[in-house]
Amino acid sequence: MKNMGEAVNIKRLAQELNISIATVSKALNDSYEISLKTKNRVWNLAKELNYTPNPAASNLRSNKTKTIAVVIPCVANNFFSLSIMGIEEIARQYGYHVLIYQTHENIEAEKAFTNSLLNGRVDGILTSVSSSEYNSEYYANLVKKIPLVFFDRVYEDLDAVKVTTDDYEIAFEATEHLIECGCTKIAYLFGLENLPAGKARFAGYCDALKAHGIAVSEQLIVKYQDNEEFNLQQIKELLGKYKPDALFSSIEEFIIPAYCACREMGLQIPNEVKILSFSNLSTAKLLSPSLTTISQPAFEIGREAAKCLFKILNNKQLDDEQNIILKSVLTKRESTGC
Amino acid sequence: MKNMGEAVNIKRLAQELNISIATVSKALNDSYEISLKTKNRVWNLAKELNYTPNPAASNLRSNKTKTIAVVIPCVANNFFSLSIMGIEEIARQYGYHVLIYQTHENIEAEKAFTNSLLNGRVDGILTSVSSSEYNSEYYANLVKKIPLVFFDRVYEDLDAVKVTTDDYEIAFEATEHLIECGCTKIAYLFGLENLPAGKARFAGYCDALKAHGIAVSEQLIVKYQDNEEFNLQQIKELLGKYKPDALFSSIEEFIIPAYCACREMGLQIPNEVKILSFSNLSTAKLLSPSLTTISQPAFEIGREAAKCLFKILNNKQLDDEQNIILKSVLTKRESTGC
DNA sequence: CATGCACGCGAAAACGTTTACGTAATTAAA
DNA sequence: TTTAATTACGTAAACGTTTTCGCGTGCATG
Repeated sequence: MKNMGEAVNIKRLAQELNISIATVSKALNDSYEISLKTKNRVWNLAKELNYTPNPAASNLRSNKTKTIAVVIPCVANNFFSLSIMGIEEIARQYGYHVLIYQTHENIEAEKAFTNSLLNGRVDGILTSVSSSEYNSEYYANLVKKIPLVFFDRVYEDLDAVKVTTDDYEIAFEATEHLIECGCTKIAYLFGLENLPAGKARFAGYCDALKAHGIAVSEQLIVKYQDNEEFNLQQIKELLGKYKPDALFSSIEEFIIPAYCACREMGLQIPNEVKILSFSNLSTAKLLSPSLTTISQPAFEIGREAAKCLFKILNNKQLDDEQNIILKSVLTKRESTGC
Repeated sequence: MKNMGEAVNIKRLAQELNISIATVSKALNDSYEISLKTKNRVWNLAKELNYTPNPAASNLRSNKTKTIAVVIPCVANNFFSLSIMGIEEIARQYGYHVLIYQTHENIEAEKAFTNSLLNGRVDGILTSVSSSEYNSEYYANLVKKIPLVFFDRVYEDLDAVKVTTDDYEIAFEATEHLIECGCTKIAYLFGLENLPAGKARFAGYCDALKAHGIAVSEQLIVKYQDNEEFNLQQIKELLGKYKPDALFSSIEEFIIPAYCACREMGLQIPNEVKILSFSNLSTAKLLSPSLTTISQPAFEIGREAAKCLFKILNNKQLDDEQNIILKSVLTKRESTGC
């Protein structure tokens, strides 16, 4: 083992082997300009000295970072943490590093993060946007400046790849399921109302009601606020005043307040009120009673979004379609009782 | 607005203002060498042109990345996703970026990731180590090379900060709770057996039994495997053969198989068998029946670990103690029925 | 009037790569 | 044999910062 005193960089390798740093660099990058013999000498010494290229220098010169950013509302959410797993799996395959940024549904933070990524910190961005506003002008500009793929929570009509799920269809199907179980006063717990996903889910709900001759009632709609206690009170008020026979929750965050509200009001699930929710909760089947869910393929969404981004980064042709739509799954359990 | 054609860097700012790039750089960094008048000129133009420093160049020259890495087994785990939230909160305060690496309990991946971080990609590392092995030699070397803080899953006896919880005490307390509820044959669902946390939890369980004159029985111990079906079968076998009156689970991953096993065996919780588990599941109170949990302060652990790392990075004195121990909370619910 | 000293700023090197270009030696084509 | 092409490598510039050192000016001090 050679002297390990000084830092081991390309210069050091060149010195020890009595060749130029250009040759070392090219050898390390497996350039056709370098003979196999020389490459082997370089590779062996690099391994022996535990050489790894300095990323800052490499980034600076080549303008590539081998890093992507994931900008999402929150990590502590089953959907997003699963998405990250999918993203990470693909990133590993491509040898990329993954930066995480949480917006906490704050659009200013969202802008600040993405802006700070434009100076060459990352090669591309994967994002699921904040639900607090729908500000497509900002993103219309952003997608011109950096490769970006939206997943689940997207901005429509932008020149960017979007990976989503069949929100409308599955919400329609779920609503029909409730109707088939005998429900006629189906309340809707409304989340993501500013986003296409939220609107599609709501549209699926409305259209399913109409298709079965049921009117959509404003009174049966509760909108999500970022306040646990408030949501609980809203649902209790809904249950008390308008006596719905089902709660269709469009986001996971409503599950706990919905169950709690029913308990506190002494309402039996599913006998007196049925519950169905969008959710990636792994313990849905253990709830009391077990919860009928629409689960999105979060892991696959992450994988698919990451794959698209890497295709773009590698200048590969995207399969014509910019909108990738994956299927969600409706799993019927006790909370809808049939 | 000036010409936005070319890239906006320090050189560009210098040209427009007719000063040197050195002055611009110093002004941007608020150096005492520069007059307030010049600073203001620079700051204003920088803002106008939307200048942000190139991180690669900055990193290369200054050897600081304003980036930390979080190396954990898996994001899709309530404990870790909450930890990440805590870490992120602190990182934002310090203006740091956060890289995420998942080891999936694979020690080779763990080594590969951490090694790839030693070339100046990050300023420091936060990690919760893999449970598959206990290989402290590797980490003994690692902590000499880069600022590193362990959280929850740590290597002991190393010269590094470790943020953990009161595993022994809380496991003792939880076991006593089961005993007070009348249990005498308390089975132990053993996870993290290679790690200090896992050993401490088990020790707390054993000592509590002994303190109450109950012998520890090998037969009542089931060890975790990374195989859902296998764990389920093991627990069913345990329940069938040895008829324990309680299951004490040391990790969240046992909850679903434990509940399922009881259901499939037709055993009533908590009447015939009580269940208690370490867990950060937000829906613990909604389970059927609601689950008595030991919940670790995951968010705070992340915060605390990050704070320590930044203290180290800023050369601040650490409050003498290298071991920070936070308290877990035992929440009694229906599954232990008293 | 000479000396010393802040003050404000600039010149230039340095960080560790990548890469365009040049060049010498060897081989193939004419 | 001459010329062209290929192979294998080296030189040096470039990426955008930070930082050391030095210089000139103005002011106060002796």
